[in-house]
Amino acid sequence: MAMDKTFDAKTAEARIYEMWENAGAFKAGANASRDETFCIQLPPPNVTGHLHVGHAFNHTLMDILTRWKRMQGYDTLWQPGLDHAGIATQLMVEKELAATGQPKRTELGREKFLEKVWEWKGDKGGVIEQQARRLGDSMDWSRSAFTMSGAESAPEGEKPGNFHDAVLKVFVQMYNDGLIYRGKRLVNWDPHFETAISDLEVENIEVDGHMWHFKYPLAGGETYEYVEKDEDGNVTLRETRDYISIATTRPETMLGDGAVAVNPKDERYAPIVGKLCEIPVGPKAQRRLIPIITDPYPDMDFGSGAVKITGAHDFNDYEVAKRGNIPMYSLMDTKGAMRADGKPYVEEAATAQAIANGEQKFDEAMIAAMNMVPEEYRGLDRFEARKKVVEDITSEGNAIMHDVTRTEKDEDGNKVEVTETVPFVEAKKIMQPFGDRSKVVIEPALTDQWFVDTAKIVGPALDAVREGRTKIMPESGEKVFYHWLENIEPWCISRQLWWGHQIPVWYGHPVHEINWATDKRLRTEPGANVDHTSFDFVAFCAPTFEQAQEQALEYYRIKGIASPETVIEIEAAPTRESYPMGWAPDNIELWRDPDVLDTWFSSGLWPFGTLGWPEDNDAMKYFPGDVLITGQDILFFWVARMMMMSQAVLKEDPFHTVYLHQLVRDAKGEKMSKTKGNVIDPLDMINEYGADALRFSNAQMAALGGVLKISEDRIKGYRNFGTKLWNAFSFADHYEIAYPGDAARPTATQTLNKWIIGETGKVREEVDAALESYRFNDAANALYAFTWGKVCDWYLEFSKPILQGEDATAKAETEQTLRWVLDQCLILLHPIMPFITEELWGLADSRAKMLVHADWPTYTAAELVDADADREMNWVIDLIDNTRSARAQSHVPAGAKVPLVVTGLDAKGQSAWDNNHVLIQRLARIESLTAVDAFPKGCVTIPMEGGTFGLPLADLIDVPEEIARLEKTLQKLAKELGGLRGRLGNPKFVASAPEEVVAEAKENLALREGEEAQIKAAIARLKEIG
RNA sequence: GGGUGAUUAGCUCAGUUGGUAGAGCGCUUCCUUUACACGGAAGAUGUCGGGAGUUCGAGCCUCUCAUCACCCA
Repeated sequence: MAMDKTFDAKTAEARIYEMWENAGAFKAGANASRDETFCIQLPPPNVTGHLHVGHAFNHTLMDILTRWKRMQGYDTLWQPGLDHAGIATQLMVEKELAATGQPKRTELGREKFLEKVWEWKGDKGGVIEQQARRLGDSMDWSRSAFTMSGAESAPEGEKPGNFHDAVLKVFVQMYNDGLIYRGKRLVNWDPHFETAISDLEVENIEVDGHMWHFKYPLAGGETYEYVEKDEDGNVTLRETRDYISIATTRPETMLGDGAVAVNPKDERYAPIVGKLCEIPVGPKAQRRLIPIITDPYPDMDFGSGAVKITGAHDFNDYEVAKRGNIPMYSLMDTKGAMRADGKPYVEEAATAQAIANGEQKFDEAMIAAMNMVPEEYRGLDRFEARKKVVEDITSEGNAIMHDVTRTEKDEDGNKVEVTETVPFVEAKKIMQPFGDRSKVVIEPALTDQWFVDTAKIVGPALDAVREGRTKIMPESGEKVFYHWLENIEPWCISRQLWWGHQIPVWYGHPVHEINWATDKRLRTEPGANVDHTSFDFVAFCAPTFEQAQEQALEYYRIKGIASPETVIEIEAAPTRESYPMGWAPDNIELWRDPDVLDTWFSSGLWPFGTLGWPEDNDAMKYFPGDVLITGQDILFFWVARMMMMSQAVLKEDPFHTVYLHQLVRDAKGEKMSKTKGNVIDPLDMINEYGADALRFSNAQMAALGGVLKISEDRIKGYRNFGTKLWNAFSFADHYEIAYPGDAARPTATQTLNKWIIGETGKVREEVDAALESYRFNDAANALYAFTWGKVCDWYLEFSKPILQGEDATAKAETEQTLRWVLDQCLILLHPIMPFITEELWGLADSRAKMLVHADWPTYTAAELVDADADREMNWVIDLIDNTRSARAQSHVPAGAKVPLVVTGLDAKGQSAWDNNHVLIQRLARIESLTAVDAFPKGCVTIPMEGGTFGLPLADLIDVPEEIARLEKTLQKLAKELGGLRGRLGNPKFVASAPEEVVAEAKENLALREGEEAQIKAAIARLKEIG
């Protein structure tokens, strides 16, 4: 049966994939013939995700390695799975609810909403797993993991799994080890999602902003001499001021100022340090006075050199406020609007003033409860509040003014200059933090959150890289890794979301005093500001309520006298006032922390959570895994955290190699974005050119550390490569070469067969060496050059005369060799191009195994290369190349057969000719060879080692053109000769260069000199007739 | 401001301990010759960003400048 003209990727790929999957070809341990394991953990895509070019790229690399190792007989596992992706998924489901007119999340309530999310996951989640199959990914789908599997909210019938157990176990263990704590800290707050997010989820983007300059009047109308000096100490400005000038980009936060700070070295403000100044906003009667303090933070050269300190709304100010024990007033609610809760401003301001005056003690909780927003601003959005604050300050005359002159036309059309005094507002580029999901401006907010004390667990991860236990590729990644880990900040792991692992902590009222005799009901301290996020409650951390209950009974010291029934779980209250006060032994109420964990906390456990841990599980043999392949953008998000968590929990590194790649860009190197419209969908590429072409293109561009630019032209080129391979089989078909399959390597006697077998040995070594060092591009290029450049261009051409010839022995040997070589191409190409190779493999009469499980060869170049055959075939190729080149440049018609003459042919040359003249004559279109003493007139010269060949073209050649051709060659040669002679003439080179380099140069020189002589002689002859 | 990387053929990029530059695409010419026009044959194009240094020898190592990209403030 004749083969189709080309490989029909569209229908074949689906069929082949199904065949593999049905055969269980990708199952953990499939085809294993040795004990060593090889395991890759897929970076879990979001459950909401779709396959994009970045996935396609790194999946290709992972699949290449997995298929390669599987063929080598390793016990392989490529572990797939999905990430529940807290914010992204919650957002998507909320959008869906809105789009379909269903009740909102908050209307549904937590339980119902989570049902919806699971429902959505069941319907639409995991699309990407189907898409990954299109790429040919050989993951063990039967083991697909999900980071929320086993969660309390999971519905019946949801795939089994215990990731939730792993998460809770780790949380509890780390809590008990003191690695996780709760605290009030300034965190990045996302006003859209109303949750805290980690530093890494914040994108700082430069935007156009403004810098306002305001006067903070000194208390009691005090004045001072304000003096400015230039670099040489000359006075440039001297004036009496009754204010201090403050520059700010965020006027709305002035309401929460706790102090004004100046640099201790700043002489300009030395006279007023320690005095009080007035925040120039809010009701005139309750203007707050705040102290002027010193701190190293203010930069004397920036703005006025004085900085307002708003500890609850700026990260730098927060540090200053902590150092100076300055109160930090929170001004905004969870949506980023000015707070509307708390006491009337008059009362709050009075308390604040008492604090500023040092008359009133304060603590965190007290400050947190105070609302320093005057009534007129309460409830305003933060940006509206900014506008109003600026207007109010300006109208009161506390804005710094300056003169601006502009040109206008008067009534008569004459140009006149108009000078106006206007508020001094600088237009300025400012770095503004945005949520990477919500795209809204992030607000630093003082809230109670859970943190991982990263400083305590970072050590082993750093050591792993420092000591080489974990290798980061490319190496530059290591520097970045050190830099970040050495300066690591606490990791905020609580999120005010619903979709995620709920924090396994229950709170109860603390025992402040016990008086069993008089009061059965013990109360919390009167007036304490408490909420479920406060230290004023006592926390019980346990994986289940039952275990928390045990702890509670212990804590309240009533074990034995009260039964578990008296300790009950209630819902966490929305506000602190809603909690019942105190507790009684017969009614102890516990409520669970409503927050969930950062998604990355669970994905940090991916290397072992997927393998069934903490259950004792056979799959744990795949831990630690081998190599992690992922985008460099999640080095910190994920890679570093997996390393820290694996060490913290299991005291082992999760993998020995981290392969980082860059973002995949379009052909021009630009980021792909929907708005730019330059998004390449890998599925489109697969539909158009087949998965193999896309995969080959991916492998080919995977140079370590390289920029990844995906180009459709390239993919097309590799589709063509697939067709070329296809046609090599079609060639065998055409010559009716038997294809029994799985035949042993023939023992070759024919030079060309010996040669191609040797070349196969070389390429196998190249491919293995490349893959072992993750140089996928080298592996791909070596195979491309071998298959196309060696096998198709030369070997198949060389084989034609034998296949058509009469020598039955030679023919049989060549047929077997050809089949063997083509099979080797299939095996070696399979990890990169699995589909077309499996299809071609199936053309054989019989196969012991599918190609996906074929044995990877181990032969070496040393074993297979026959040096004589190698030399001879290369000589033949050279002669053909040179002859073709001479013909083309002499305009000999491509089809014409011409005679060839030779002079000075030595024994080696003679034998090479004799052995291969049929090939040479066929491929170079030579009629005959005649040995001559001297070339006839008008002969084109082809210099070769072991003899000078010539094409006697007589009148056909254009003498001046031929002379020009030869002189050009001579010029090139002269350049090379110059270099060689220069080097060899330099005594220092001969003395200091390695011997083999010198020997090589000498040999090269002799060769080139011979060529030069031949060409010079040829030019001389031509000149005779010219 | 700090860090990392890049700068090589018209384009996109390789180039592994320093030994005298390659691939794919594109381009030019020729060829529909019995595997393949998703093909074959031939060909052109580079002071390897600028400058300096180390070395017998530098695309590669060192310094410096320029431009660009990304990450972190």
